[in-house]
Amino acid sequence: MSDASPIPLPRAVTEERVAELADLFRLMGDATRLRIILSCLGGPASVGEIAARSGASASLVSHHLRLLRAARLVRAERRGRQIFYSPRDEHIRCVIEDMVAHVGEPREIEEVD
Amino acid sequence: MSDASPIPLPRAVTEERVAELADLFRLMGDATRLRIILSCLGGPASVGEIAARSGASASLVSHHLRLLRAARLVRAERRGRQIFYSPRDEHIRCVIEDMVAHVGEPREIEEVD
DNA sequence: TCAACATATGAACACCTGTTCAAATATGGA
DNA sequence: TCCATATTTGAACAGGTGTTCATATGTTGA
Repeated sequence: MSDASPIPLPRAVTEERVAELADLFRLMGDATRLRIILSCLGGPASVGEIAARSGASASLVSHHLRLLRAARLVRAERRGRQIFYSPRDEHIRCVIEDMVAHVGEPREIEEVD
Repeated sequence: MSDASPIPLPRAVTEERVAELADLFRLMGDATRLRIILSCLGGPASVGEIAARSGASASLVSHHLRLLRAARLVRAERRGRQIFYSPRDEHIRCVIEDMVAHVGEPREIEEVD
């Protein structure tokens, strides 16, 4: 509306990366998918194991793993007739740890209104 | 591989916290909301400033800010007739930085299939 | 080859959510 | 008071999405 500032966003995050970042956050923003990620965060886990740990059906887990793999959040590795999934890199763990730290922050009193 | 790496995180994430974490990630998983967060990441910004920086209407920004405030991702502070929003704590910045680092990871070759 | 297991796929459904528009509320100054 | 600015709110629509079920694909061992 009023004054338009020339430099919109923090320089590290370009506008084209915003969509990419949002996609990744959105994928982690579903409880089932987050459980799936957590289920293989400690090391490679098969679809069956992930399904058992997360409490979701193998079919649903497979659907979600496809999205997670396409977004490069997890990697797949075949061993025999099972396929083991694991986090793509260590940053996913950091992201989760930071968010855990956030929810652990002491709750302040609302100031406005 | 099956290297026995210790399990650092999953134990800390209880089932009841999964839903809470997913809610936060889901809020950051929308491009408009992520731009809003980025717009006030550098310090308190009014709704009008955020709208100008993010390119969204004041109405839409207000709608999203309500969600972000309810989820304790941002805080609100009134100054005169404007209301300034800023990130609730520093962890949000860390989460974003980690995710930026993730997308910056070199892309490996797909192994399976 | 066959059977048994493991995972993937497609369609269909119900549900949710982001956006717009119009109107309302609130604050500060003349 | 009245007016202009700033932010909020509600309703309504369009589009997206998670889930289930049934089926298909692929792998191992006999």
